[in-house]
Amino acid sequence: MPKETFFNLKEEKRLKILNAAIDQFALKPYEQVMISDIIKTSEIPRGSFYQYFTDKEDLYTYILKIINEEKRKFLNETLKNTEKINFIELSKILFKNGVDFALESPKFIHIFNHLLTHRNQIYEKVMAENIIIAKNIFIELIEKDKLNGLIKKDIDSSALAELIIQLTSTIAIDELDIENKETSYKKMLQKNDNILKIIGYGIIKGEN
Amino acid sequence: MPKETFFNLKEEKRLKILNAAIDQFALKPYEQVMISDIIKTSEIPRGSFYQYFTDKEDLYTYILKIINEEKRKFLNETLKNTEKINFIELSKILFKNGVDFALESPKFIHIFNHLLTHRNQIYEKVMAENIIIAKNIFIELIEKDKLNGLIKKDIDSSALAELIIQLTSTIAIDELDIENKETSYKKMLQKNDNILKIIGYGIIKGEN
DNA sequence: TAGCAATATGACAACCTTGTCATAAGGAGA
DNA sequence: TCTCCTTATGACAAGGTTGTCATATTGCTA
Repeated sequence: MPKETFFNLKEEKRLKILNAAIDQFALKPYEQVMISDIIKTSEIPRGSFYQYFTDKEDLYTYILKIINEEKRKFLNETLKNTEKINFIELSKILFKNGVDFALESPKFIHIFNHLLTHRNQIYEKVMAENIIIAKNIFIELIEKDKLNGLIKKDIDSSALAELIIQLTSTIAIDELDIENKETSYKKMLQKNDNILKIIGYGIIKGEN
Repeated sequence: MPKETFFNLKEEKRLKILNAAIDQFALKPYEQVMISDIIKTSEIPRGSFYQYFTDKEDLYTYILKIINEEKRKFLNETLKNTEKINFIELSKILFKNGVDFALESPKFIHIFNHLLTHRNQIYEKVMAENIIIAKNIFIELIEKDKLNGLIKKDIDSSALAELIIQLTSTIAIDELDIENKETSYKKMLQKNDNILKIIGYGIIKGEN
Protein backbone atom coordinates (compact mmCIF):
# COMPACT_ATOMS: atom_id res chain seq x y z
CA MET A 1 0.00 0.00 0.00
CA PRO A 2 1.23 3.53 -0.74
CA LYS A 3 2.38 5.53 2.24
CA GLU A 4 0.16 8.00 4.02
CA THR A 5 2.03 10.85 2.40
CA PHE A 6 0.61 9.75 -0.92
CA PHE A 7 -2.96 9.85 0.29
CA ASN A 8 -2.38 13.25 1.88
CA LEU A 9 -1.54 14.67 -1.51
CA LYS A 10 -3.93 16.98 -3.28
CA GLU A 11 -6.20 14.92 -5.50
CA GLU A 12 -4.92 16.52 -8.66
CA LYS A 13 -1.35 15.58 -7.93
CA ARG A 14 -2.27 12.15 -6.71
CA LEU A 15 -4.21 11.40 -9.86
CA LYS A 16 -1.46 12.75 -12.04
CA ILE A 17 0.96 10.26 -10.55
CA LEU A 18 -1.56 7.45 -10.69
CA ASN A 19 -2.43 8.13 -14.29
CA ALA A 20 1.19 8.34 -15.32
CA ALA A 21 1.74 4.96 -13.70
CA ILE A 22 -1.37 3.45 -15.27
CA ASP A 23 -0.21 4.67 -18.66
CA GLN A 24 3.17 3.05 -18.21
CA PHE A 25 1.84 -0.26 -16.91
CA ALA A 26 -0.66 -0.36 -19.75
CA LEU A 27 2.14 0.22 -22.22
CA LYS A 28 4.71 -2.25 -20.96
CA PRO A 29 4.87 -5.30 -18.72
CA TYR A 30 5.80 -4.74 -15.09
CA GLU A 31 9.50 -5.51 -15.39
CA GLN A 32 9.96 -3.11 -18.26
CA VAL A 33 8.32 -0.15 -16.57
CA MET A 34 10.97 2.09 -15.05
CA ILE A 35 10.31 4.29 -12.09
CA SER A 36 12.20 6.93 -14.04
CA ASP A 37 9.47 6.93 -16.71
CA ILE A 38 6.74 7.40 -14.16
CA ILE A 39 8.41 10.27 -12.37
CA LYS A 40 9.22 11.94 -15.67
CA THR A 41 5.62 11.84 -16.88
CA SER A 42 4.11 12.83 -13.58
CA GLU A 43 6.74 15.50 -13.06
CA ILE A 44 7.73 14.58 -9.54
CA PRO A 45 11.31 14.30 -8.34
CA ARG A 46 12.81 10.90 -7.74
CA GLY A 47 12.90 11.40 -4.00
CA SER A 48 9.18 12.08 -3.89
CA PHE A 49 8.39 8.75 -5.44
CA TYR A 50 10.01 7.01 -2.52
CA GLN A 51 8.15 9.36 -0.22
CA TYR A 52 4.90 7.96 -1.60
CA PHE A 53 5.69 4.33 -2.35
CA THR A 54 8.01 1.72 -0.96
CA ASP A 55 8.99 0.68 -4.46
CA LYS A 56 7.60 -0.19 -7.86
CA GLU A 57 5.80 -3.26 -6.60
CA ASP A 58 3.98 -1.18 -4.01
CA LEU A 59 2.59 1.10 -6.68
CA TYR A 60 1.83 -1.75 -9.05
CA THR A 61 -0.13 -3.86 -6.61
CA TYR A 62 -2.04 -0.76 -5.59
CA ILE A 63 -3.07 -0.24 -9.18
CA LEU A 64 -4.03 -3.89 -9.53
CA LYS A 65 -6.19 -3.45 -6.46
CA ILE A 66 -7.94 -0.48 -8.04
CA ILE A 67 -8.53 -2.44 -11.22
CA ASN A 68 -9.93 -5.34 -9.28
CA GLU A 69 -12.33 -3.09 -7.46
CA GLU A 70 -13.48 -1.45 -10.67
CA LYS A 71 -13.99 -4.81 -12.27
CA ARG A 72 -15.96 -6.09 -9.34
CA LYS A 73 -18.15 -2.98 -9.30
CA PHE A 74 -18.74 -3.41 -12.99
CA LEU A 75 -19.65 -7.06 -12.58
CA ASN A 76 -21.97 -6.38 -9.67
CA GLU A 77 -23.82 -3.86 -11.79
CA THR A 78 -24.26 -6.52 -14.46
CA LEU A 79 -25.35 -9.22 -12.04
CA LYS A 80 -27.73 -6.94 -10.14
CA ASN A 81 -30.99 -8.61 -11.00
CA THR A 82 -29.81 -12.09 -11.75
CA GLU A 83 -30.37 -14.32 -8.80
CA LYS A 84 -30.40 -18.07 -9.02
CA ILE A 85 -28.24 -17.92 -12.09
CA ASN A 86 -27.09 -21.14 -13.74
CA PHE A 87 -23.60 -21.85 -14.99
CA ILE A 88 -24.24 -21.47 -18.67
CA GLU A 89 -26.02 -18.18 -18.24
CA LEU A 90 -23.27 -16.99 -15.95
CA SER A 91 -20.63 -17.86 -18.53
CA LYS A 92 -22.43 -15.85 -21.15
CA ILE A 93 -22.74 -12.92 -18.81
CA LEU A 94 -19.10 -13.13 -17.78
CA PHE A 95 -17.93 -13.13 -21.36
CA LYS A 96 -20.06 -10.17 -22.26
CA ASN A 97 -19.16 -8.36 -19.08
CA GLY A 98 -15.49 -8.86 -19.88
CA VAL A 99 -15.94 -7.40 -23.32
CA ASP A 100 -17.87 -4.41 -22.00
CA PHE A 101 -15.28 -3.73 -19.34
CA ALA A 102 -12.50 -4.01 -21.88
CA LEU A 103 -14.10 -1.34 -24.02
CA GLU A 104 -14.84 0.94 -21.12
CA SER A 105 -11.42 0.66 -19.49
CA PRO A 106 -8.95 -0.40 -22.14
CA LYS A 107 -5.92 0.66 -20.12
CA PHE A 108 -6.95 -1.56 -17.25
CA ILE A 109 -7.33 -4.45 -19.63
CA HIS A 110 -3.89 -3.81 -21.05
CA ILE A 111 -2.41 -3.89 -17.58
CA PHE A 112 -4.27 -7.07 -16.82
CA ASN A 113 -3.20 -8.54 -20.11
CA HIS A 114 0.44 -7.82 -19.38
CA LEU A 115 0.05 -9.57 -16.08
CA LEU A 116 -1.35 -12.62 -17.85
CA THR A 117 1.25 -12.72 -20.59
CA HIS A 118 4.28 -11.81 -18.49
CA ARG A 119 3.73 -13.80 -15.36
CA ASN A 120 5.90 -12.99 -12.41
CA GLN A 121 5.90 -13.38 -8.65
CA ILE A 122 3.17 -10.76 -8.46
CA TYR A 123 0.97 -12.78 -10.77
CA GLU A 124 1.28 -15.68 -8.39
CA LYS A 125 0.52 -13.52 -5.37
CA VAL A 126 -2.41 -11.64 -6.84
CA MET A 127 -3.99 -14.04 -9.30
CA ALA A 128 -3.47 -17.54 -7.96
CA GLU A 129 -5.79 -16.96 -5.04
CA ASN A 130 -8.47 -15.25 -7.13
CA ILE A 131 -8.48 -18.10 -9.60
CA ILE A 132 -8.96 -20.71 -6.91
CA ILE A 133 -11.88 -18.77 -5.47
CA ALA A 134 -13.47 -18.33 -8.89
CA LYS A 135 -12.95 -21.99 -9.69
CA ASN A 136 -14.72 -23.09 -6.57
CA ILE A 137 -17.68 -20.85 -7.24
CA PHE A 138 -17.90 -22.23 -10.76
CA ILE A 139 -17.63 -25.83 -9.63
CA GLU A 140 -20.46 -25.29 -7.19
CA LEU A 141 -22.67 -23.85 -9.91
CA ILE A 142 -21.80 -26.66 -12.27
CA GLU A 143 -22.64 -29.29 -9.69
CA LYS A 144 -25.95 -27.59 -9.00
CA ASP A 145 -26.76 -27.51 -12.70
CA LYS A 146 -25.98 -31.19 -12.92
CA LEU A 147 -28.51 -31.89 -10.20
CA ASN A 148 -31.04 -29.73 -12.01
CA GLY A 149 -30.50 -31.69 -15.19
CA LEU A 150 -29.01 -28.77 -17.10
CA ILE A 151 -25.49 -30.13 -17.45
CA LYS A 152 -24.48 -33.67 -18.29
CA LYS A 153 -23.51 -35.63 -15.21
CA ASP A 154 -20.39 -37.15 -16.79
CA ILE A 155 -18.75 -33.78 -17.44
CA ASP A 156 -15.73 -33.15 -15.23
CA SER A 157 -16.69 -30.09 -13.22
CA SER A 158 -13.12 -29.08 -12.48
CA ALA A 159 -12.04 -29.29 -16.11
CA LEU A 160 -15.04 -27.28 -17.22
CA ALA A 161 -14.44 -24.61 -14.59
CA GLU A 162 -10.81 -24.24 -15.62
CA LEU A 163 -11.75 -24.11 -19.27
CA ILE A 164 -14.18 -21.25 -18.73
CA ILE A 165 -11.77 -19.34 -16.52
CA GLN A 166 -9.04 -19.62 -19.07
CA LEU A 167 -11.29 -18.58 -21.89
CA THR A 168 -12.99 -15.68 -20.11
CA SER A 169 -9.63 -14.23 -19.18
CA THR A 170 -8.00 -14.46 -22.59
CA ILE A 171 -10.56 -14.40 -25.36
CA ALA A 172 -11.55 -10.77 -25.21
CA ILE A 173 -8.02 -9.52 -25.16
CA ASP A 174 -6.89 -10.83 -28.52
CA GLU A 175 -9.50 -8.96 -30.45
CA LEU A 176 -9.36 -5.75 -28.45
CA ASP A 177 -8.78 -2.88 -30.80
CA ILE A 178 -9.46 0.56 -29.45
CA GLU A 179 -9.20 2.14 -32.86
CA ASN A 180 -12.29 0.28 -34.05
CA LYS A 181 -14.55 -0.01 -31.07
CA GLU A 182 -17.65 -0.90 -33.04
CA THR A 183 -16.08 -3.65 -35.11
CA SER A 184 -13.98 -4.86 -32.25
CA TYR A 185 -17.00 -5.13 -29.99
CA LYS A 186 -19.02 -7.11 -32.49
CA LYS A 187 -16.09 -9.41 -33.17
CA MET A 188 -15.52 -10.14 -29.53
CA LEU A 189 -19.17 -10.90 -28.86
CA GLN A 190 -19.30 -13.06 -31.94
CA LYS A 191 -16.27 -14.98 -30.79
CA ASN A 192 -17.80 -15.49 -27.39
CA ASP A 193 -20.98 -16.85 -28.94
CA ASN A 194 -19.02 -19.24 -31.11
CA ILE A 195 -17.05 -20.61 -28.24
CA LEU A 196 -20.02 -20.94 -25.93
CA LYS A 197 -21.88 -22.79 -28.65
CA ILE A 198 -19.01 -25.24 -28.93
CA ILE A 199 -18.87 -25.79 -25.21
CA GLY A 200 -22.62 -25.96 -24.90
CA TYR A 201 -23.46 -28.35 -27.68
CA GLY A 202 -20.17 -29.82 -28.85
CA ILE A 203 -18.85 -30.09 -32.34
CA ILE A 204 -19.62 -33.69 -33.22
CA LYS A 205 -22.58 -34.16 -35.45
CA GLY A 206 -25.41 -36.52 -34.79
CA GLU A 207 -24.54 -37.60 -31.30
CA ASN A 208 -25.18 -36.44 -27.81
CA MET B 1 22.40 -18.28 -35.75
CA PRO B 2 25.56 -18.89 -33.73
CA LYS B 3 28.81 -18.00 -35.44
CA GLU B 4 30.94 -20.55 -37.26
CA THR B 5 33.38 -20.55 -34.37
CA PHE B 6 30.72 -22.13 -32.23
CA PHE B 7 30.14 -24.97 -34.65
CA ASN B 8 33.89 -25.53 -34.97
CA LEU B 9 34.09 -26.25 -31.29
CA LYS B 10 34.66 -29.78 -30.04
CA GLU B 11 31.29 -31.40 -29.46
CA GLU B 12 31.87 -31.77 -25.75
CA LYS B 13 32.47 -28.08 -25.26
CA ARG B 14 29.65 -27.11 -27.58
CA LEU B 15 27.19 -29.27 -25.72
CA LYS B 16 28.39 -28.02 -22.37
CA ILE B 17 27.57 -24.47 -23.41
CA LEU B 18 24.29 -25.49 -24.96
CA ASN B 19 23.20 -27.44 -21.92
CA ALA B 20 24.14 -24.65 -19.57
CA ALA B 21 22.00 -22.31 -21.65
CA ILE B 22 19.10 -24.75 -21.84
CA ASP B 23 19.21 -25.14 -18.08
CA GLN B 24 19.06 -21.40 -17.60
CA PHE B 25 16.26 -20.80 -20.08
CA ALA B 26 14.29 -23.65 -18.54
CA LEU B 27 14.73 -22.08 -15.14
CA LYS B 28 13.87 -18.47 -15.93
CA PRO B 29 12.16 -16.46 -18.63
CA TYR B 30 14.32 -14.97 -21.34
CA GLU B 31 14.72 -11.52 -19.86
CA GLN B 32 15.84 -12.86 -16.53
CA VAL B 33 18.53 -15.13 -17.90
CA MET B 34 21.90 -13.41 -17.69
CA ILE B 35 24.75 -14.19 -19.99
CA SER B 36 26.88 -14.15 -16.86
CA ASP B 37 24.99 -17.18 -15.54
CA ILE B 38 25.52 -19.13 -18.71
CA ILE B 39 29.24 -18.46 -18.94
CA LYS B 40 29.65 -19.29 -15.28
CA THR B 41 27.97 -22.69 -15.60
CA SER B 42 29.62 -23.59 -18.87
CA GLU B 43 32.98 -22.31 -17.65
CA ILE B 44 33.86 -20.18 -20.62
CA PRO B 45 35.22 -16.65 -20.39
CA ARG B 46 32.96 -13.76 -21.22
CA GLY B 47 34.87 -12.96 -24.39
CA SER B 48 34.32 -16.44 -25.73
CA PHE B 49 30.57 -16.10 -25.50
CA TYR B 50 30.68 -13.22 -27.91
CA GLN B 51 33.03 -15.24 -30.09
CA TYR B 52 30.25 -17.81 -30.45
CA PHE B 53 27.06 -15.77 -30.41
CA THR B 54 26.05 -12.29 -31.41
CA ASP B 55 24.14 -11.87 -28.17
CA LYS B 56 21.63 -13.56 -25.90
CA GLU B 57 18.89 -13.49 -28.50
CA ASP B 58 21.11 -15.30 -30.97
CA LEU B 59 21.62 -18.17 -28.55
CA TYR B 60 18.00 -18.20 -27.47
CA THR B 61 16.48 -18.38 -30.91
CA TYR B 62 18.96 -21.11 -31.77
CA ILE B 63 17.70 -23.13 -28.82
CA LEU B 64 14.10 -22.48 -29.82
CA LYS B 65 14.98 -23.77 -33.26
CA ILE B 66 16.39 -26.95 -31.78
CA ILE B 67 13.27 -27.43 -29.68
CA ASN B 68 11.06 -26.89 -32.67
CA GLU B 69 12.94 -29.50 -34.64
CA GLU B 70 12.76 -32.00 -31.81
CA LYS B 71 9.08 -31.40 -31.43
CA ARG B 72 8.45 -31.81 -35.10
CA LYS B 73 10.47 -35.03 -35.20
CA PHE B 74 8.49 -36.29 -32.26
CA LEU B 75 5.20 -35.42 -33.89
CA ASN B 76 6.17 -36.97 -37.20
CA GLU B 77 6.96 -40.18 -35.39
CA THR B 78 3.51 -40.12 -33.86
CA LEU B 79 1.76 -39.29 -37.10
CA LYS B 80 3.71 -41.83 -39.14
CA ASN B 81 0.93 -44.18 -40.05
CA THR B 82 -2.04 -41.89 -39.82
CA GLU B 83 -3.03 -40.67 -43.21
CA LYS B 84 -6.39 -39.16 -43.97
CA ILE B 85 -6.73 -38.09 -40.36
CA ASN B 86 -9.79 -36.14 -39.26
CA PHE B 87 -9.79 -33.13 -36.99
CA ILE B 88 -11.08 -34.79 -33.88
CA GLU B 89 -8.61 -37.64 -34.12
CA LEU B 90 -5.84 -35.15 -34.78
CA SER B 91 -6.77 -33.16 -31.72
CA LYS B 92 -6.59 -36.24 -29.56
CA ILE B 93 -3.23 -37.16 -31.00
CA LEU B 94 -1.88 -33.64 -30.57
CA PHE B 95 -2.92 -33.52 -26.96
CA LYS B 96 -1.35 -36.87 -26.22
CA ASN B 97 1.72 -36.05 -28.23
CA GLY B 98 2.14 -32.87 -26.23
CA VAL B 99 1.96 -34.77 -22.99
CA ASP B 100 4.45 -37.38 -24.16
CA PHE B 101 6.88 -34.75 -25.37
CA ALA B 102 6.56 -32.88 -22.10
CA LEU B 103 7.57 -35.94 -20.16
CA GLU B 104 10.41 -36.83 -22.47
CA SER B 105 11.88 -33.33 -22.65
CA PRO B 106 10.71 -31.39 -19.64
CA LYS B 107 13.37 -28.72 -19.99
CA PHE B 108 12.20 -27.94 -23.49
CA ILE B 109 8.66 -27.65 -22.25
CA HIS B 110 9.74 -25.29 -19.52
CA ILE B 111 11.49 -23.11 -22.04
CA PHE B 112 8.44 -23.15 -24.25
CA ASN B 113 6.23 -22.41 -21.31
CA HIS B 114 8.30 -19.39 -20.37
CA LEU B 115 7.92 -18.15 -23.89
CA LEU B 116 4.15 -18.50 -23.64
CA THR B 117 3.83 -16.88 -20.24
CA HIS B 118 6.39 -14.11 -20.73
CA ARG B 119 5.69 -12.96 -24.21
CA ASN B 120 8.25 -10.68 -25.80
CA GLN B 121 9.36 -9.59 -29.24
CA ILE B 122 10.83 -13.03 -29.76
CA TYR B 123 7.50 -14.63 -29.08
CA GLU B 124 6.01 -12.54 -31.81
CA LYS B 125 8.80 -13.37 -34.23
CA VAL B 126 8.92 -17.08 -33.56
CA MET B 127 5.39 -18.02 -32.61
CA ALA B 128 3.03 -15.75 -34.46
CA GLU B 129 3.87 -17.25 -37.83
CA ASN B 130 3.72 -20.83 -36.56
CA ILE B 131 0.32 -20.25 -35.08
CA ILE B 132 -1.10 -18.87 -38.29
CA ILE B 133 0.20 -21.85 -40.22
CA ALA B 134 -1.22 -24.29 -37.68
CA LYS B 135 -4.53 -22.48 -37.67
CA ASN B 136 -4.88 -22.74 -41.40
CA ILE B 137 -4.12 -26.44 -41.38
CA PHE B 138 -6.73 -26.92 -38.68
CA ILE B 139 -9.35 -24.90 -40.48
CA GLU B 140 -8.85 -26.95 -43.59
CA LEU B 141 -9.31 -30.18 -41.65
CA ILE B 142 -12.39 -28.84 -39.91
CA GLU B 143 -13.97 -27.78 -43.17
CA LYS B 144 -13.28 -31.20 -44.64
CA ASP B 145 -14.86 -32.89 -41.63
CA LYS B 146 -17.92 -30.71 -42.03
CA LEU B 147 -18.29 -31.91 -45.60
CA ASN B 148 -17.89 -35.49 -44.41
CA GLY B 149 -20.62 -34.99 -41.84
CA LEU B 150 -18.33 -35.43 -38.87
CA ILE B 151 -18.54 -31.89 -37.55
CA LYS B 152 -21.61 -29.71 -37.27
CA LYS B 153 -21.85 -27.27 -40.14
CA ASP B 154 -22.76 -24.32 -37.92
CA ILE B 155 -19.55 -24.48 -35.89
CA ASP B 156 -17.23 -21.56 -36.55
CA SER B 157 -14.11 -23.18 -37.96
CA SER B 158 -11.82 -20.34 -37.02
CA ALA B 159 -13.02 -20.21 -33.42
CA LEU B 160 -12.65 -23.96 -33.07
CA ALA B 161 -9.15 -23.92 -34.53
CA GLU B 162 -8.07 -21.18 -32.14
CA LEU B 163 -9.63 -22.97 -29.22
CA ILE B 164 -7.71 -26.16 -29.90
CA ILE B 165 -4.45 -24.33 -30.49
CA GLN B 166 -4.79 -22.47 -27.26
CA LEU B 167 -5.66 -25.59 -25.34
CA THR B 168 -3.02 -27.86 -26.86
CA SER B 169 -0.32 -25.34 -26.06
CA THR B 170 -1.28 -24.74 -22.45
CA ILE B 171 -3.11 -27.68 -20.95
CA ALA B 172 -0.27 -30.13 -20.51
CA ILE B 173 2.01 -27.69 -18.80
CA ASP B 174 -0.02 -26.92 -15.72
CA GLU B 175 0.01 -30.47 -14.49
CA LEU B 176 3.60 -31.21 -15.45
CA ASP B 177 5.39 -32.52 -12.40
CA ILE B 178 8.68 -34.23 -13.03
CA GLU B 179 8.84 -35.58 -9.51
CA ASN B 180 5.78 -37.74 -10.12
CA LYS B 181 5.93 -38.78 -13.72
CA GLU B 182 3.40 -41.60 -13.41
CA THR B 183 0.73 -39.60 -11.62
CA SER B 184 1.44 -36.50 -13.63
CA TYR B 185 1.10 -38.42 -16.89
CA LYS B 186 -2.21 -39.93 -15.94
CA LYS B 187 -3.53 -36.58 -14.76
CA MET B 188 -2.59 -34.84 -17.96
CA LEU B 189 -4.16 -37.49 -20.16
CA GLN B 190 -7.26 -37.45 -18.00
CA LYS B 191 -7.52 -33.70 -18.35
CA ASN B 192 -7.15 -33.95 -22.10
CA ASP B 193 -9.94 -36.51 -22.25
CA ASN B 194 -12.21 -34.34 -20.18
CA ILE B 195 -11.67 -31.33 -22.35
CA LEU B 196 -12.04 -33.18 -25.60
CA LYS B 197 -15.26 -34.69 -24.36
CA ILE B 198 -16.59 -31.23 -23.63
CA ILE B 199 -15.60 -29.95 -27.02
CA GLY B 200 -16.82 -33.06 -28.78
CA TYR B 201 -20.23 -33.47 -27.23
CA GLY B 202 -20.90 -30.28 -25.30
CA ILE B 203 -22.03 -29.90 -21.75
CA ILE B 204 -25.74 -29.26 -22.17
CA LYS B 205 -27.94 -32.19 -21.42
CA GLY B 206 -30.64 -33.48 -23.69
CA GLU B 207 -29.96 -31.40 -26.75
CA ASN B 208 -27.79 -31.63 -29.77
C1' DT C 1 7.14 35.58 13.51
C1' DA C 2 9.31 31.48 15.56
C1' DG C 3 8.99 26.65 15.58
C1' DC C 4 7.62 22.18 14.25
C1' DA C 5 6.16 18.58 11.28
C1' DA C 6 5.25 17.18 6.79
C1' DT C 7 6.95 17.40 2.03
C1' DA C 8 10.00 18.20 -1.72
C1' DT C 9 14.32 17.72 -4.09
C1' DG C 10 18.03 15.90 -6.89
C1' DA C 11 22.82 14.56 -6.52
C1' DC C 12 24.94 10.44 -5.69
C1' DA C 13 26.66 5.91 -4.25
C1' DA C 14 26.03 1.25 -5.09
C1' DC C 15 25.06 -2.15 -8.16
C1' DC C 16 24.62 -4.78 -12.34
C1' DT C 17 24.85 -6.08 -17.10
C1' DT C 18 26.42 -5.79 -21.68
C1' DG C 19 29.65 -5.80 -25.40
C1' DT C 20 34.46 -4.66 -26.73
C1' DC C 21 39.22 -4.86 -27.36
C1' DA C 22 44.05 -5.57 -26.90
C1' DT C 23 46.63 -9.31 -26.01
C1' DA C 24 47.77 -14.22 -25.40
C1' DA C 25 47.67 -18.91 -26.80
C1' DG C 26 47.06 -22.82 -30.11
C1' DG C 27 47.78 -25.30 -34.03
C1' DA C 28 48.56 -26.53 -38.94
C1' DG C 29 51.43 -26.00 -42.84
C1' DA C 30 55.86 -24.48 -45.06
C1' DT D 1 61.17 -22.75 -36.47
C1' DC D 2 58.38 -19.12 -38.65
C1' DT D 3 53.89 -17.55 -40.14
C1' DC D 4 49.23 -17.05 -40.39
C1' DC D 5 44.74 -17.90 -38.97
C1' DT D 6 41.68 -19.27 -35.41
C1' DT D 7 40.42 -19.29 -30.74
C1' DA D 8 40.78 -17.80 -25.80
C1' DT D 9 40.78 -14.41 -22.19
C1' DG D 10 39.30 -11.10 -18.79
C1' DA D 11 39.76 -6.23 -17.64
C1' DC D 12 37.14 -2.46 -18.56
C1' DA D 13 34.23 1.32 -20.43
C1' DA D 14 29.69 2.56 -21.10
C1' DG D 15 25.16 2.69 -19.84
C1' DG D 16 21.35 2.24 -16.97
C1' DT D 17 18.55 1.58 -12.60
C1' DT D 18 17.54 1.75 -7.82
C1' DG D 19 17.13 3.61 -3.27
C1' DT D 20 19.08 7.02 0.00
C1' DC D 21 20.17 11.10 2.30
C1' DA D 22 21.26 15.74 3.58
C1' DT D 23 19.18 19.81 2.69
C1' DA D 24 15.55 22.97 1.34
C1' DT D 25 10.81 24.32 1.26
C1' DT D 26 6.10 24.69 2.73
C1' DG D 27 2.39 25.42 5.70
C1' DC D 28 0.20 25.41 9.93
C1' DT D 29 0.00 26.74 14.88
C1' DA D 30 0.98 29.40 18.83
